[in-house]
Amino acid sequence: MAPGTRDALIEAAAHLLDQGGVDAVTLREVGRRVGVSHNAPYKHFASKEALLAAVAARELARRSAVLAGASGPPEAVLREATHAYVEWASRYPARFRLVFGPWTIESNELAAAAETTQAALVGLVAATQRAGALPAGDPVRLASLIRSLAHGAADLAAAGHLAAGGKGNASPRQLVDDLFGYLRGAATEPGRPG
Amino acid sequence: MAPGTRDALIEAAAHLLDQGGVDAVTLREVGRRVGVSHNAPYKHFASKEALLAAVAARELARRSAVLAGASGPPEAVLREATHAYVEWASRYPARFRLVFGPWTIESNELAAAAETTQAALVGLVAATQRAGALPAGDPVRLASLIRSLAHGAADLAAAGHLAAGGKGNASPRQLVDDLFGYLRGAATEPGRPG
DNA sequence: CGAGCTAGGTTGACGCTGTCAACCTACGAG
DNA sequence: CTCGTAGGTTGACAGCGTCAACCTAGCTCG
Repeated sequence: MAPGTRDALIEAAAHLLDQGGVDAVTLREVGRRVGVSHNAPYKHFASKEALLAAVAARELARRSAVLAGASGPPEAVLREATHAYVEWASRYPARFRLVFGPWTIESNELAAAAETTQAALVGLVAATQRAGALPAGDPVRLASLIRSLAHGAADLAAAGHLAAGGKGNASPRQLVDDLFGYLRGAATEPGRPG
Repeated sequence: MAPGTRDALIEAAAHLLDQGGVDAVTLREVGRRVGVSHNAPYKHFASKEALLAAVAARELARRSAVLAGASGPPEAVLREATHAYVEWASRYPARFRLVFGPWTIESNELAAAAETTQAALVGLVAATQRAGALPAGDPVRLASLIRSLAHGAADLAAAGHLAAGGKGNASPRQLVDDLFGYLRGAATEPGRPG
């Protein structure tokens, strides 16, 4: 397919986002980068927020595709996916923050991508439970637990609140592995929480 | 102490933040609310971001004070503090997001408040470990694990990515309790991760 | 073939914003 | 008495998101 102005706008916005954070994304600058006038973006997006939502949806869809393309034993795939999640957040913190940002419009595209990702994760958790590598219980709840930990560790690291240096080393990757360790331990135990 | 313009500015900024998110916080509007000119804030803060940093620091300091004022068995205090964390995020999502926002300036005030909170949490975790209610290991790392889960669950919930309704119920509070359940199970076990 | 609709682009304008510069005034210290 | 300073003012500037009006190529349809 031809490049298309719309895709070029999204691409330019993503680039600006990576370079200078969400505040650096300006409709006028995006237009300049693409080589169109300061109002051309309005022919493709209803507002600045709609352009940002398109960027977020593209990002989420890509990550969802990566997750869907993985194969192998579910426990390994799950762990890999979680590691990939925190690495993605570390490499592109602005995109990560954008995806979970405070949206005031509702983007069907974005919501659909989010649901797809969530469903894939829940399926993976359920398969891992069947393989005996995770404790029993509601897979949605367990998936939420894992995702919350990965998300929180990634976000705190991005905010500089995770003191990753020195003796008390606690990188997001290590925290993810710690959680999986505790969960694997609980999987071979009779007792389980609430 | 007299109200003071500076405190009034911080208060007005916090109010705007709660009402309309960080984008609603405008130096000019803050000035209007306080009844001063649009440039008066610059006599107290070097920039808009500095005012926001002051709001964030005040918020963090308050939360840290609450944590420091608690008393009782360490396990209960720790659990209460974690619950309070997610409830705070739920009640004041904009303040929560602000505190962990993408700062481009460094605020000593903010950094100090963050360190105080972190230190208090680590101490609480260590005491709970000594009480046998948490598995052994580096308390900094374990504190980071707990905090990451609480933070991630709160942030995902604020972003609407936690599908809290229906059967697959997974509120931040429940996820926190789930994690403590798994950790308590691991505390009475020989095997530990990492 | 010609008429007209539409997608996609343009320029120009509006009000609002953060920030800078200059000026003013009360007041405590020397 | 003088004067520096803290805290306030007005005015200006460029950049922003957005709206309105206009233009043009290309397609559809009578």
